[in-house]
Amino acid sequence: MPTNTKTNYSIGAFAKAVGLTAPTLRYYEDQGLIEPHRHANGRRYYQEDDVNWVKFLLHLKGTGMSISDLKQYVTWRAAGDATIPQRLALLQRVKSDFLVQFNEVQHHLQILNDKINWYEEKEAGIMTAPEDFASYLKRFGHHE
Amino acid sequence: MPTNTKTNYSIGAFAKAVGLTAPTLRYYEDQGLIEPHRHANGRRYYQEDDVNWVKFLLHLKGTGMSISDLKQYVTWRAAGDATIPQRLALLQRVKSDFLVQFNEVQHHLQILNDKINWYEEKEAGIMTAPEDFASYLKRFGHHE
DNA sequence: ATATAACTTCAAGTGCACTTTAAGTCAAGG
DNA sequence: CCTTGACTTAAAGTGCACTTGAAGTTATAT
Repeated sequence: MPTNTKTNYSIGAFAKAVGLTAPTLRYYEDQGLIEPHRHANGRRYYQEDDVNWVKFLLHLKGTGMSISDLKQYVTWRAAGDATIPQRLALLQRVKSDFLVQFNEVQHHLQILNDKINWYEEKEAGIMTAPEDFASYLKRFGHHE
Repeated sequence: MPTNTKTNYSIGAFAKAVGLTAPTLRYYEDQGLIEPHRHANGRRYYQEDDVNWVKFLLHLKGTGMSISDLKQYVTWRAAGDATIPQRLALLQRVKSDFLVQFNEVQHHLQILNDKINWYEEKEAGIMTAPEDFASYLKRFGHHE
């Protein structure tokens, strides 16, 4: 006999479990992203499934999806398997946008790294005839 | 004799050159990030150096630096070489924060990719006995 | 000469994603 | 029993990074 312990999280306990605050959870609920159960007295409760769902939402959010993107996704999800093509297309668009940003951000990091190295060499007195950052970049073929 | 063409950009031309709008440039100036020259009549003008400077600022911004971080950097820069240690420390902190975010975001992408693949397999009817996403993730050792 | 496009300042408005406040209800521990 | 903490709603406030508007001046093209 498996222990049938259905965990019923209060909003506060759930907030800790997913790393959000209770107000944020209420806000997400207002936005239609979560639909917790309610006790007879009106208090929300959440279950294990909801933990997974919110964590998944946070992954999507972390790839750049806005609340309204997420809401659209949730709406389609609630409509059933017929909307899988739409959901797939949405996620593919998100991925494509993400990859553009990802490349840009890697370039930004390269420049930041170059600048840090430039300062470190300057500090260490490695630069004999102090070279300006622009020509330092060019030496590595790093542009702009 | 080299053609001594000092380019004097108006704010509009400069905006195009750096990919910002004129109001944004005025905003950055208010924040102390740029200090354009002025014609006798009060109109701003920018030069080639300013293009490089703004592009560099945008790289730093793109690594997650806020306007106020940038302002601090600019203030130290204006104070001369004595502040190189502070600037270096700031950029190292920025890099460190960036790398944390970068790892997180890569994990988010992995989950997004997995979800897309899961939908694609479901769509294509590759999933014989439809597998839920949670166990699909586990098959790849991708957690949460 | 005159229209219109680009510039000037300063203040107010926008969008996003929360966060905080106010006023009240409810549950659990001593 | 009663205090304390957690919960409820609805509305207002916050922070960031711009963006827009208003009112006026100046430069350029016809």
